[in-house]
Amino acid sequence: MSTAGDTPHRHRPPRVPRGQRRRHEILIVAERAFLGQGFTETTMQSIAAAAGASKETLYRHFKSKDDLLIEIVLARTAELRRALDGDVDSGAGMAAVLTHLGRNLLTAVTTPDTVALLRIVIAETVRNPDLGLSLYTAGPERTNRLLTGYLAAAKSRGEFHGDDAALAASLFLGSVLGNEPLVGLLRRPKHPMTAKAIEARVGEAVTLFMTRYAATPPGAAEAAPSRTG
Amino acid sequence: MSTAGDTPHRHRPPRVPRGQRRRHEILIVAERAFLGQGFTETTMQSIAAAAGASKETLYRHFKSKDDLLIEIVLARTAELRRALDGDVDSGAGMAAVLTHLGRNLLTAVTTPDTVALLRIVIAETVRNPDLGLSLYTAGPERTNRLLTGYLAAAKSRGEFHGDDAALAASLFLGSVLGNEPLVGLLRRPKHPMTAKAIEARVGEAVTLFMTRYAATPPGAAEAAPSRTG
DNA sequence: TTATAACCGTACTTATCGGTTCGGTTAGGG
DNA sequence: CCCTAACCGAACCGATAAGTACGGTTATAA
Repeated sequence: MSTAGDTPHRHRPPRVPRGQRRRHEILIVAERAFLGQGFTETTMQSIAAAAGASKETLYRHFKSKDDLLIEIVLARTAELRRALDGDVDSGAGMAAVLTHLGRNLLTAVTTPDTVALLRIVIAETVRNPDLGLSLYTAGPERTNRLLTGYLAAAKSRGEFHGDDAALAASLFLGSVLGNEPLVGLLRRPKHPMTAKAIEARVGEAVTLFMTRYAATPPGAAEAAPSRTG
Repeated sequence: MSTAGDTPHRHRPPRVPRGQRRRHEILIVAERAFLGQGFTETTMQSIAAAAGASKETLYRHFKSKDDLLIEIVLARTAELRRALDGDVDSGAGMAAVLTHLGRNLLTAVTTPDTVALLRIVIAETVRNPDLGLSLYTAGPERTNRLLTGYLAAAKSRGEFHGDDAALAASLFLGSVLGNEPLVGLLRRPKHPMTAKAIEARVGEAVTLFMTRYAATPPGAAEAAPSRTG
């Protein structure tokens, strides 16, 4: 009889490779499962099945289910960090930089995968505060810091007029995103924003920002700051 | 002799009332538990204990744990709806209305209870999409609609200059809130924003908005809309 | 006073799932 | 060719918690 190649018990899924590669494959499968159905809703058993593996193999590579999640989140945050860094140092004018940054940000925030990951992290932050913290510092906080730094530099170049670069940055980022993050978090799949809608929103947010904070065109009065409460 | 008030078996917690009142008490206790420790982390047993009740009583009043949560969320959203309605029709000037609305909103969003509820709903939205939807329509969407309506009216009064009231409203609300919602969701307790910080942020957001969208002071050029991409 | 319904405490049922163990199998390096 | 480590499948363990059942108790209304 055939020693290998046949179906020892039933039909066997195509043989999978060994070694360290297995680990990465599991990571991929698990991420897809978590993002697609949620963390709690995904069992280790189902991950094993989807990866054509056994639970023992899962636990050989990862200490626990939480550990598996942590690695996925960390990988994504690292990726996020990398993506954000490139956005600000393009040497273009302020409006262009803001537009570019805003577009990327809004696109990212309306991507289903991003939203799904965010939802999971928010939910698991109760049990594991580090998760939320790492995603926060790699995402929103980092973005704020980046833009704040850019604005401070722009100020010294005379491109930006404003007392508080950090506040201005936060205002801009908020105006770009609006409650789009919450939309994804609170409503099921839904069509993500169209590219056109994104463009419109970012454009208006940039205009809003520039109207107040860019160098005032010669001849116009300085932006009126006081509104008597 | 005292017919009641003694301790039949051991010491008994102060006798609790009967009837429909019990239901409301359970609701209160459960809400505190859910908000304080999270939904999954709270057992029906612990709610019963905290309410001085038995599980049977819980299940007499509520079909299931999910049912209990739903009622709590619905009660809160109703409350939210009520609170928001009063904010816009004060008849004051646009800057004042925006300031008032912004302050209330930012305060609400940085309140621990609000954040805790939001976190729960986001987490449970996977299993129960209606929860998220109801909170979304009662909260962010409603706020947007309200402000949009106000701006449209303001436009007809000549107080607001802008093509897209809905977009302007969303931009303002976004700039007021920034990523403050995410801060609460992703980082543990943390001190909520101080009243002073809230005031500063709202003030600047209002100024930003007014600079672009309010009637331009006589003599100044019309706000420059075009930035050649 | 008595019937009834809400109630308490406790124990039980049932189900899920993370994590472990084990016996047999397969791949790949020496 | 064979030894070893990674692997599979399946059974198992332990914990947790939702929901139910039950027997005894107390308030309240008739």
